This record gives sequence, structure tokens and C-alpha cells, in this order.
Amino acid sequence: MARTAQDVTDAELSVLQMLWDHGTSSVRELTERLYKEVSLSLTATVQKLLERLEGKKYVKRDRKTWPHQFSAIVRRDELIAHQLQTTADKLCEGELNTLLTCLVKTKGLSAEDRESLRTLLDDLDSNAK
Amino acid sequence: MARTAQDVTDAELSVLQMLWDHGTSSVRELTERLYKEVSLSLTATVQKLLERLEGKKYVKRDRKTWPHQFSAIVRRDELIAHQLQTTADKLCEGELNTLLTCLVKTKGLSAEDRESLRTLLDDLDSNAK
DNA sequence: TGAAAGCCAGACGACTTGTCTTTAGTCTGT
DNA sequence: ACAGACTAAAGACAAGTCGTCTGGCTTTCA
Repeated sequence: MARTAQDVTDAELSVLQMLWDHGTSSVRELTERLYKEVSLSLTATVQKLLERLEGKKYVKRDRKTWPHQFSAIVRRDELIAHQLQTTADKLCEGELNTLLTCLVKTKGLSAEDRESLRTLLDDLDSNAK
Repeated sequence: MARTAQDVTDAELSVLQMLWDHGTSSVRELTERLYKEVSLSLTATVQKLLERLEGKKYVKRDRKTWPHQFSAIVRRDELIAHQLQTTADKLCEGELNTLLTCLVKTKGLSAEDRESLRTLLDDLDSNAK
């Protein structure tokens, strides 16, 4: 039994970052931004990464345009939340709250960090009301 | 270039869980708990996992006893914090606060969850004062 | 219609990871 | 002190991942 596949690999993530930062793009544009140069092999690499991201439903492709236009269909914070949920499942039996507590407890949060978190919680409270 | 190695793999984690739950153990004990049976190959597998965990400084081995006794040298919450930091580094440029914010924002925390978090923050405040 | 670019499928090599085999070392009861 | 049983250590191995590349095809546009 070999290792379990990662949700998003490093190379895939770097493509996603470009899509988040610059919006809908073509393969060429992405390649230029990522590698500062364009070649047959490099664009093929990006193509493959996009293909895999498309399979994972993190990116969508507009096939009606030429060249195809790619855009992210997860937001950065959604992906983060998903990753955290995965970690929670593995280490805390899915208890996100446990994980949050561990996190807040163990890592040194600054006073400002704590303050902004508290504000955030307040907002949530009033929305939920 | 292949993928970057995982911090703790699934099989390694299951060994760690046993150490967390039952404390210092021998290879045989771990094997029995994990597989409900003992064989040459299974114990060798556990042995190898322990060896790798030792290399990662997550487990220590007492070579003075026979058979060797193994124990975890990270706590569960330390490992969790480390995993989260890794995620933060990858997705938020290391900003743990950003990650926390994303998390709290995106995932539905219950009112009780929010309350316990707030209490936790209060505790931290008074300790830090 | 021919050149330039993009699309796609498949192949590849380096690496990871869980498992197993083999050999050598250590303990136990008699 | 020796047979038998167990443990330790090292390495091999298969299956899978992942980033990269090649080569053949399609589309666009001058």
C-alpha cells in the first residue's frame, strides 16, 4: 500500500495561487507568471496541473474560448477550511472545536490576535441571533 | 521532482495514537493493539514505523530495557499545532491568525463552540497580563 | 494553406510508504 | 550452557504519487 494522495500538491497550489491573485487566465499567462518564461514543456506541465485541479473540482475550464480560460472555483478560505477539516478528521476524530482549542492554546497568539478573534466571534453571534 | 514527504503518515499516526492512549509500550504490545494479531512481518512493520517516528523525533526508544520500550515525545496537541502551522505556511504565508479567522468564518461553529472559545481567549488574556 | 500556438494522452523517473524477508542478537527455562 | 523463542536491524520490494516532458493532433489567423 503506497502513500495516500495529497489533497492539493505544492505545484498545484502554486497554480491556484496565481488564479486567486490574477483571476481567470490562460495556460500561457499562468506559465509566464509561474516560471518567468514559456516553453513547450513548461506549458505542458501547467496544463497537466490544471487538468488535475479540474478533476479535483478546484478549477473550471471554459472550453468555448480559445485558448481555454481557467478559473478557480474554490476560494482560498474554502480550501483552507477543507484542509483544516482534514487535519481535524485525522487527529481529533473530526472535532473541529477540539482542534481550534488546541491551536489557540498551544500557539502564542498576540493580544491583537486575540482581540480580532473576539471581534469575529461577536460578529458571528449577532448574525446567528 | 516528486512530492514532498508527509510529516506523519497514516500508519505512523496510528502507532502514535496507541502510544498516546496507552503510554510506553513494546513493539509486541503495539502490534497486538493495532492488528489484533502478531506475526513476524507485522511486528517488523511496526518496528519500521517506530524507527521512522524516532527519526522524526516524535517517539523515543529506551534501549536499556528488553525488549525496547517506546514512548511518544510529542503530545497530541503539539502535533496538531504543528500540522496547522504547516497548513498556515502553505496557504496563508505563515499567518496563523489568518488561518484561524478563515476557519472560524467558514465553518459553522455552534453557539457553545463560540462561548468556549471566548472563555479560552479570556484565560489567555489574564495569563498574559 | 501554412505557421504558430494550444490541447491532450501517455510515458517517465524520482520519490514515498507500507509491507515483508533475512540475518544477527538477546533472553528464558531447563 | 543450550535449544527455542523472541527482538533488532537492515534492506528489498511493489504500488502509488507527482512533477515533468514528448509527440501527435486541432485550432486560429495572416
